[in-house]
Amino acid sequence: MPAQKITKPEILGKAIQLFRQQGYHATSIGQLARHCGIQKAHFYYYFPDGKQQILQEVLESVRTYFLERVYSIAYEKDESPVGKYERVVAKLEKVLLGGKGGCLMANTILELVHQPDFAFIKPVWKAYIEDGIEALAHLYEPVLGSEKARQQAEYFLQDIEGGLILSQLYEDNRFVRAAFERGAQAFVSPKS
Amino acid sequence: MPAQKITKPEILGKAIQLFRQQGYHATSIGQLARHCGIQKAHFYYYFPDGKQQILQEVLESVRTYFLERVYSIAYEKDESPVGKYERVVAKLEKVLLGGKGGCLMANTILELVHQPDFAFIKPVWKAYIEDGIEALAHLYEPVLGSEKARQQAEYFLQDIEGGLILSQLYEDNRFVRAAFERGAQAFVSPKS
DNA sequence: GTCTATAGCGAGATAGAC
DNA sequence: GTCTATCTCGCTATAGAC
Repeated sequence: MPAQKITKPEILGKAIQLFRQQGYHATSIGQLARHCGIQKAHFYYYFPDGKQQILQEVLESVRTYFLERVYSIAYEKDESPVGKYERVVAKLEKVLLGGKGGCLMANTILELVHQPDFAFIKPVWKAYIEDGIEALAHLYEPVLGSEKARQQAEYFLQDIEGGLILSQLYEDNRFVRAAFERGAQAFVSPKS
Repeated sequence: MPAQKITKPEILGKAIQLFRQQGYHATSIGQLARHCGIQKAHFYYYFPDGKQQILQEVLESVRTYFLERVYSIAYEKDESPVGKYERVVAKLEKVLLGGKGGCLMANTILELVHQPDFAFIKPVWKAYIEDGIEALAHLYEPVLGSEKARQQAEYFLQDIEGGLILSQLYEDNRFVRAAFERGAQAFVSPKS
């Protein structure tokens, strides 16, 4: 009933945009509030524990998004692994290369992973990576067997995250696309 | 003759440590000064243009270090490409996996590349990447030919940078080591 | 639920004595 | 070349009126 000006999911969406482009420390609560059209102080109504709580909820919502909207594709029935791979990759391309900022998870890992104040975020980062590895390994498993499939899945994510660094620096998506291509090759020419 | 308390190279060394672990925005000039044993205000004697100048000089010194101490190995005479590859990789392992913080260049790219105030840093980042690609391509060239060699070199750097993200998150160097291994494989089993 | 006002702190940066 | 003192600003966060 209460006619809220803006909902929490909407706030989280704006926060994702800003954190993804600018990083955590360079994004102030004031700037966040301006983009949401609310007062700075009103942020503490939605997030009583302050800025760190915003980050945590943002990252959790990103993890959930990938799980439900991207990696879930890998577990659908009645389609070949290769077909599902192509659809997962198409979705990844849209999400990671759309807009500026690449992968919020990777960005925040490199920015914050060695700062003790943010150790409580580690489980979220790890869960996000693990979700991706499991989904890709599930696709590779019929072709490579479970052990090789997991290795290939780890390598796939690593390749994409590295590609995002270069693609953002050079403003050229070919590095990430090359990783997608290498991921597809693993279906047709499994190594030894 | 003037007995300086600390030299500029020493300051840059301390700054590399802190920026590498904590990132740019999370590292304050006060903290930097404390680690150097000098007064905060005295930083403006060495770096009149402030914090951004510190970052610029730090990154330039890192680029020079890699060029002179790491990638120069690739151009030495009288050794096989594979032998030189192994020595380059050994050096990379020491530099990138020693201490905390991974690759300062990659960290700062993801933290700052979309912030207009830091656009002037882009040439330094690109030069650093280009140095690495050229050196590796030089090693792969005899085996792969110049076009494939450059592709493989780009992929090598991308793989390592991605591996650094995962290795730092999981505190497990195997992701980076796997990239080194894949880089070596390219000498023995060139793709098609 | 929404706003204003402001506390309290630490940041980057400057001036000037010695 | 080194240091102290200080300015100014923007940040996170809180209190409390409406």
